[in-house]
Amino acid sequence: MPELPEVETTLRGIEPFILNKKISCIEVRKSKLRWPIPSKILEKNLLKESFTSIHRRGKYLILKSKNGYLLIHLGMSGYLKALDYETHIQKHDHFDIKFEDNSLLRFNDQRRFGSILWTKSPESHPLLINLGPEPLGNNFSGEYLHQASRKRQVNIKNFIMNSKIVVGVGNIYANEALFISKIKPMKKAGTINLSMYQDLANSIKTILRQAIDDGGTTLKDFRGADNKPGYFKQHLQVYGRGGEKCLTCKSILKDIRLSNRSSVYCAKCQK
DNA sequence: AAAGATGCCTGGTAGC
DNA sequence: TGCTACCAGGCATCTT
Repeated sequence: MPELPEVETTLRGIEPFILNKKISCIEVRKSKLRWPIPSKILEKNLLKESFTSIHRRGKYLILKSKNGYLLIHLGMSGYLKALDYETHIQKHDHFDIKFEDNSLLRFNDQRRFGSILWTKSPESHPLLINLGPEPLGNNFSGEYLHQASRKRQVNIKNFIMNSKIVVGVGNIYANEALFISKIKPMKKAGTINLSMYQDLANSIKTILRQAIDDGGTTLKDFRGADNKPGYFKQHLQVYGRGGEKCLTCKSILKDIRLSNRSSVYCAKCQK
């Protein structure tokens, strides 16, 4: 499941290959993603135009063109490939944008939870307008989390996974960040003090930056046949390790479910 | 009204 | 071999 670091890696990977190239063809092989791909609108607005810049907001990629913006969300299993030439279609290759030089941007999504949308103004788009701050931005801090969590009954793990609070913290990094900052995932958000929130905010920033840095290694070969940026499972200390030993204290890691999401933690290290 | 809980979408995989 | 259960992110919808 692409998390924020994978989306950022994807952005950096495709950026050199898609900007300022005239779009010659849009091909939709499977329209039915989370929402239908608006094929007609894309053709009307993008053909003969080009992307002039690309940004990320949370896990959304925003590709700017003269007439508006293409919004791409990778969902759980989506990825983008920048291809030199038209290559044969692989399973779940649902969508192509072809450029005049015969290069391609291709979207593959096995589970089809991703989305390809069009908007004239991303800042007022319903999917983006209520998003919280970027975790790597200056508006995200321990002070912010502390202030936003007062009187909240929800557990801290769901709190930081709530995109209205902060974007881009998925299940993997929520588990990891709580372990690093020694906070139990089920602790109520409203009961956590400022100092703990400062630790937590720092942990989130550190782990996301680290994953983005690691993703950089996949970038040099981004253009090619199989360019799924790898998922950065290299430093995971708790996610997927339920029943195994805590790397700090050797006690057995617990694996519980919070709001139907697996949550792994160390009962001894996390308070 | 705002916060929290639940359901849904899909397809690969594990278990039997 | 075929089936059922499970899992994942995040939005929609329901309940409190």
